[in-house]
Amino acid sequence: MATGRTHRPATRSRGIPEATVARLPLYLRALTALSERSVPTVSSEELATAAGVNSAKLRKDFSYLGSYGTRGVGYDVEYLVYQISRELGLTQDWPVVIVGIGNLGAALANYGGFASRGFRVAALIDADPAMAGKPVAGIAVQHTDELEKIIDDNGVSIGVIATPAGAAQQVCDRLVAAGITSILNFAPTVLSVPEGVDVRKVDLSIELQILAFHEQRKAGEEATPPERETAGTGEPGVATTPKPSSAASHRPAAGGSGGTGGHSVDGNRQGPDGDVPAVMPA
Amino acid sequence: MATGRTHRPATRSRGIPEATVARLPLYLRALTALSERSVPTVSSEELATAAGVNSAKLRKDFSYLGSYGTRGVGYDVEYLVYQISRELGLTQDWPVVIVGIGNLGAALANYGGFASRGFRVAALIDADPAMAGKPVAGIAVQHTDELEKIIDDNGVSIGVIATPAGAAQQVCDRLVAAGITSILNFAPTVLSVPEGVDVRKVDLSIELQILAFHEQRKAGEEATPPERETAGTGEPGVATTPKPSSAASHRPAAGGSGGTGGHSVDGNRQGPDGDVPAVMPA
DNA sequence: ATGTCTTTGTGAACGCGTGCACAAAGATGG
DNA sequence: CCATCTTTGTGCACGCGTTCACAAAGACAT
Repeated sequence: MATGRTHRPATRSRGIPEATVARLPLYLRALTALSERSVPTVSSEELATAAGVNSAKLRKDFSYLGSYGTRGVGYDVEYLVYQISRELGLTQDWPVVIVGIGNLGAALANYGGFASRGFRVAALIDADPAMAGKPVAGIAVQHTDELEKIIDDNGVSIGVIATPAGAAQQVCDRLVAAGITSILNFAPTVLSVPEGVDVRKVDLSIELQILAFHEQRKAGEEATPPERETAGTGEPGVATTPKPSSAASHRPAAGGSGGTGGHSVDGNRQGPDGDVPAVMPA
Repeated sequence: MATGRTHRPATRSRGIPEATVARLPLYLRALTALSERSVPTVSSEELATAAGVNSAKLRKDFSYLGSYGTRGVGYDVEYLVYQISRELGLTQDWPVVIVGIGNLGAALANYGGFASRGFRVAALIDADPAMAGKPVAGIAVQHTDELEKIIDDNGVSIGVIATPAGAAQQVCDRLVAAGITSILNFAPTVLSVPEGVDVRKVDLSIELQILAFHEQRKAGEEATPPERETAGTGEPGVATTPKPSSAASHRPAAGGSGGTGGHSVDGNRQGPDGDVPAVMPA
């Protein structure tokens, strides 16, 4: 899940579906592990298990790349590693720049997973003049002023944004203007980019929120008869929470919002609407 | 994209589609921004733009939550903020533990986006005895030995794994055994967990690889007649890369394969396999 | 060579997610 | 009270992705 952007025909021209592309790195990792153990071949079943997917899906994915397997035997590990690497464009070296050398940026700079996959940190860039020259992960941080020059000199086409949300769009614009066509965004903002530029985003807080949603659901299900009738609009107990009567106050009583705070939070399940008060205008 | 795990009926029981759940945090963020600017209402169109999605999609998403809008007017910002927060389970406080306080773990601990969304870092855990007691982001790191006790004492149900790949599964098992039911995994490994435990993964290197794929495609398209006939198996220049002749060497002839090597390698496109050496064992 | 056994590659069905387009709801003005 | 205008909520169709299930391909033994 990335590129919150509109939508894109993506891989339309060449056959490979986006979903498959997203899994190739997974297969590659599993294959690399096998390769290191000198395992000559793997069946789709084994590899699928290692990659955490369904074997049928894996075979279909590979079928988009071509017929690289041998019936009755499986896939040649080394060969497949190469084919996937080539498909992903990992047989060449990709210089990347990381902009925003805070905690996260520094962590990324130190992350070993990049180098091992053909990605080379060409430069670290930060807006803070005090950071300039300071070495992080063995590389001297450079000032934002140099951004365009750095990108141009190194032929960088992939940029990583690890700045605060407020600076992200601005940095993004400069990166794009400088020739970057792929961006990995860690800032919690929606970036708008021109046609032809790919953006993938990684948002830690969003991931946690999604987990929280499921966590809440799990907790709720224990307390409620498992398969509750799928009531039309509302959910089991919530029923008709009165919507703000339009024109009225655009300001639900935030005061008591401490919310579920004190009390047991009824078993767990979000009270049928017992805790609406927290927000609903009284 | 997360939970590489098999697959899950997910939200089946209660109506909300997984894809919608994944977008709720996005809407919430946009709404929070509006709220801070004291904007009373928004139309689906405006909000959709702010969140970087299609307005029809947004309306449909909201329709799963109930009818919270007013025709002719739009949505009440504050009210919607509350409804989505409640739906995501953010009206309650979620204590989380971060295991593996290396560069990334420390960055996560310092990340402000958590606290602002109802997530509280309950503890930082690391296997290195030398780390124990050291304060990171204002919290003293505790040793792995305490893991079970920490989780139990604080009623933690969400765990973040930021350890090296090798330790991830082991840590995961302990977390699960201790009662954790949601895991956010930053380690580049497929975690296997029992039924009922949710895992979402964030893999930096995978994201970059996906970008590299598209980047390569873009570069290739410039050099090739845009809409190349979708030739069956291979792609434009690659044609029939000889597969390992089964029983034979499980080791594609890397040497001679330089094959197409010499010639132009069409512009930018990854040479048909001209640069095999990079990956293939010589 | 022939038969058996394993595993791939894929046709086809299904289900989810997306986007269109429009009717219904409600606000607003006269 | 009625007309008009805005914006929601959703039925419907379409396309992508997943899964099943099986025929074909090839290895291997006899």
